[in-house]
Amino acid sequence: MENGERVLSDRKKQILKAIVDAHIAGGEPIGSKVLMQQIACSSATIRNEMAELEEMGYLEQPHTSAGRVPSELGYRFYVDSLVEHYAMTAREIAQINQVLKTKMSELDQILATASSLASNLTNYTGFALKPRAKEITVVKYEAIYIAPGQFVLVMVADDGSVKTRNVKLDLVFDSASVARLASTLNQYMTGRRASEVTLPTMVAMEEAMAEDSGLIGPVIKLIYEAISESDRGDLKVTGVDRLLQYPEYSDASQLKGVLGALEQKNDLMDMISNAAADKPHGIVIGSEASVKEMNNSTVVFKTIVKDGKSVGAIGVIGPLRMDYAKVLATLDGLTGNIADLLSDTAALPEGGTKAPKNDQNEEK
Amino acid sequence: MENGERVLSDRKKQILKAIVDAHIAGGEPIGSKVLMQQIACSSATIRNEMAELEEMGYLEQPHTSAGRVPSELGYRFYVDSLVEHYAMTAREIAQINQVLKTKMSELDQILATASSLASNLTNYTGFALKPRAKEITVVKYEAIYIAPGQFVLVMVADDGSVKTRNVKLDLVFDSASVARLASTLNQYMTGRRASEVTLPTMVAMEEAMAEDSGLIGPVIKLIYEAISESDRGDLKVTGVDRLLQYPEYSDASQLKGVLGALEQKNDLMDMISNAAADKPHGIVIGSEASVKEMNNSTVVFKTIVKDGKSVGAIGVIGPLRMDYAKVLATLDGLTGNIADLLSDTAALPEGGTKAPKNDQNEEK
DNA sequence: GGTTAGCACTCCGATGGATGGAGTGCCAAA
DNA sequence: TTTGGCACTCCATCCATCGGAGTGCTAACC
Repeated sequence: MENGERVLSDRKKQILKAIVDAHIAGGEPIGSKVLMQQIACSSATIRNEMAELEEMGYLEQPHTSAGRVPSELGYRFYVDSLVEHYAMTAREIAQINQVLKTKMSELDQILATASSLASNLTNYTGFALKPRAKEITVVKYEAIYIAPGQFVLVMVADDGSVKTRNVKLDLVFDSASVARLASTLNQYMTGRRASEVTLPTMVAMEEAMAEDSGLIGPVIKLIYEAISESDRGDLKVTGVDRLLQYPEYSDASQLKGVLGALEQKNDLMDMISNAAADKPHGIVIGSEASVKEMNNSTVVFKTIVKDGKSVGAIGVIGPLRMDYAKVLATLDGLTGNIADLLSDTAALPEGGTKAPKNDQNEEK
Repeated sequence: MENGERVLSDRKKQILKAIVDAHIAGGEPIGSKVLMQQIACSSATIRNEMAELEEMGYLEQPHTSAGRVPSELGYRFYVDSLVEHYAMTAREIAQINQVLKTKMSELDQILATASSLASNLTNYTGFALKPRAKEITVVKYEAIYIAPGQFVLVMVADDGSVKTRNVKLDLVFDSASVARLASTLNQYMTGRRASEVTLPTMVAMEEAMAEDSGLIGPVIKLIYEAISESDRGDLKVTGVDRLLQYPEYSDASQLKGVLGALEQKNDLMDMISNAAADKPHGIVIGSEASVKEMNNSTVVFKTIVKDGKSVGAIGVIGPLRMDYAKVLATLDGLTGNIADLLSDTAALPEGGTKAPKNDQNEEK
């Protein structure tokens, strides 16, 4: 072969693609004979080409006298250059629309549903991830009087999320005290980070509350907890049982590794946060993963972008021989739908009034 | 044998217990020889007893010339009559305290942690369940003005839980309109079930809102959604990978069944809701389960009671030969600790003020 | 009567060839 | 450069063997 080391001849590409496709479909090593149907030349020629592809690192042989299997490099080349666009069937599109469009208001819920859909449609294990949120800043406080000694504290954050705390105190106060508390908090605390609340501020607030100054201490503590508790992020996994249909995971230790990594959510979350940076899709093949338990699996995911910010990601986990075409198309379809859901364009079929657009209202 | 069919002689109990204990520990069928160390008689005698125990249904033989294995009935008798009290080690108790006592405010979070602890301490798969909540009744509404056309709607339910909705409308209204909305809602809507909100009520509210009557329609719809969305209940599962260490689950179809049942949360939730009724612990052994995928597993759980109401349950799932003694003790320890956490007795190490008791504040 | 020693029997699981087939590598011819 | 042919390799399957663990049963024993 007079090809440079990097460039593959068209026929080599064709053969590689055929091997990957066939192996994705069947899971068995691919011999030269079965390829004859798709490649217009004899098995001997194909064998020669396969030998070269192996030498270049795109193929592997489980043992002599077995067919060829794509290597990680082979899969990588496949997803980068060879994979075809998969058109979702009408049924699949309908399923996404039907399930996802049933008016879901909460991001958590949307993500859980999307994870489940991803798993159902692709037949791999699906996941949805909510990124760790940085410390929030409260822009508005409200206190709702419930009963003597009891009220609900509501905090509205700059990102639109709302946190509430049920407060019971052994102090005597009435609804007027609670209202005063709210206005005091709004006056002194809004827009501040926890570290910016100083002792003088505390004292000023206690003075403003006059005879109810006892409220301030406990409430500040509560606010501090609520703010710093923040959002740990979250990873929902759906359809782990689907892994079992692939012989790759019939080995218990293999499966245990992956399941363990899924439990140990942090590793996966880190991996995805890191990889998500630029590309439209994240595709992590085998040992490209930073987590060694994932070294025999592929993770494909796509971030959900709202207002230019990533608000989550959905993806699937499966064997190296994943149906990349279908998975990519499915994730595209899902994220597109979710983006629509999250954007403010949902129209309400109602008389004269315009549509209420309830944003994601995430709470902790 | 002149024993009645029902009553087991002391020696039979002793043998049955020894077999169950040994089988729980080792997983292999138990022969008559190994029992000689614990039972003061010859292997032949033990064989005779074992044959009778088998005839009575307490033991099974995988095949002739194998040792005996407890049947489901055997396990049932064991947990009902033979299991010994297991005393948790200081380390285990310390771990519960340390992990659980770190000031967790939210029920969801407590349950997730408890599930994880249950799994870690017992080495089986742990789960935590939050029961489905019936339709809630809103006792108080509040609307927080954010910006023109935007406000946060807060609903406080009779059970103390709080729901919030971020509302954006293409209507023009100011903070005064929002305040009026809140008071109108409080006047007409509090304490009503969704079905009790009639057309006359709607009309009255629109009249009360005067020029902002356009707000009512969308907001009512939102409230209706929030109420009926209610709480679907939730099941968190932790440590599925631990199942893989038991040879019972090395069979893929077996494992797949259980994993599938865990995904399909409803079945398990029903099973637990049904069983939870009276007993302090729920123990569902093998085919006692209503879900056939669980027919080769045991589910042990215990409900968490607060103020006389069940607010959740935690438990573990594992093979029939589960270490019942340890599991029961662990669940007791966990539920006890959680009950403490939930009760209002946490003292705050603070100057003059009394402790703020933040209840569970569950949101959806 | 219950208990025990002994013994023949059963059955599983591991071991260890044979066997056949799929697939390759290589060579020589086209 | 491609192709047909052929020897070779290696795995997967099957089958037979074999040892051991454990049993059931019987006869002796207390």
